[in-house]
Amino acid sequence: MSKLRIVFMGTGDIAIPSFLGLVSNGLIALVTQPDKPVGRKQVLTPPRIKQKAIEYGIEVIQPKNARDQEFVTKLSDLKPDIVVVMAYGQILSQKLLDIPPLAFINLHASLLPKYRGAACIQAAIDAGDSTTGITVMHVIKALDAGDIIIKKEIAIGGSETGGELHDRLAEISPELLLEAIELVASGNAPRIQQDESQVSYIPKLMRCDGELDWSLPADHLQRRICAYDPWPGTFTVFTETSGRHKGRKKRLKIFPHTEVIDYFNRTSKHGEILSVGDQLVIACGKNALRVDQMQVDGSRRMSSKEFLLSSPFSLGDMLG
RNA sequence: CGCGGGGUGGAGCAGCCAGGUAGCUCGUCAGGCUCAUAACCUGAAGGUCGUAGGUUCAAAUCCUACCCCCGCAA
Repeated sequence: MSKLRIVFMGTGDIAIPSFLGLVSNGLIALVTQPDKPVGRKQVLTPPRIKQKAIEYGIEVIQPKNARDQEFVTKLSDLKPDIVVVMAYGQILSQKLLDIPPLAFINLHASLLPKYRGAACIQAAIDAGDSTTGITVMHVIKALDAGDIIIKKEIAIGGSETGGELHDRLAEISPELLLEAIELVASGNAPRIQQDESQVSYIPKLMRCDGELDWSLPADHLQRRICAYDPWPGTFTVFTETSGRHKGRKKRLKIFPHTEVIDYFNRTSKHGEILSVGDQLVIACGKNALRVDQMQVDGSRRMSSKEFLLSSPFSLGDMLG
């Protein structure tokens, strides 16, 4: 490949393999979000991708706001031929998009135009899709709406979690990115307009989106539990019936490894506990769900066997 | 000083508020029953009750400080 000057903008871990793939292919700088306080202790922590950049001696730029004139000037001083964005986390301005003469491209973890937006990986699993993939496209001001250069499709595993799919998508990205850059550099890059009639938009997930709605069918809840692992995670609430804090609401996190159980009983309500013996089974909108891994507020993650040894639940208690 | 929960045999917990015998379920070990068993019966081992002080005739329990774990928030 010729001597292209490439600037990479990314923050999320999904961008790391792609970033590393460019290290020996013209990469001149990394733009990433400022260090943020993390965890209970609020320790100021840099994005992991920044640590990688430092390892490889790549210049790191961390503008508080990428639309500031200061950063616009900085980026144009770098004279990049191409700018690549992946999981950066800030909206870019037209001034920025106009800087690289060759292209300003973005990698997105879905098969566009399906699932524009932040939670695209979770959305694909949650919807029960059999495939998803990575799309490389041009960046325009409208979110994830630019013309497509190339896509790569992969199958979604039966019980694959959001985290696992995230990692696999991250791994296939570098190859696709290099291919796209080559196409752009040679002037042969396709420009496929997105079919607006197929567009769907997935808003950013919040922690509270992980609260399980037991009126959904069990198979959907099972997919959601997988999709939202490890972020934002799924949970349900219950009322403490014994012990020191009787009557207090507590949160029960639910982890993947669940089983849909055929069940129908017109008298049981959504969220009702159907079994607390060997396993925890909860009535859903359709069928029931057996949960094998859980964690209650203040305690560690447990198997259902451990959890049920001294379960706060009785048959017929309600969750949610 | 962001909010909250927790630390009790190997595991998960109750006991704390109204201080006075270390309790429950599971596991482990031994024996029994059984064609057999992860099942059942009987028995046993195993605990500085997070640490250090304080109050008290007496502290797992009340008070103070500290250590560690976790959920939320960011």
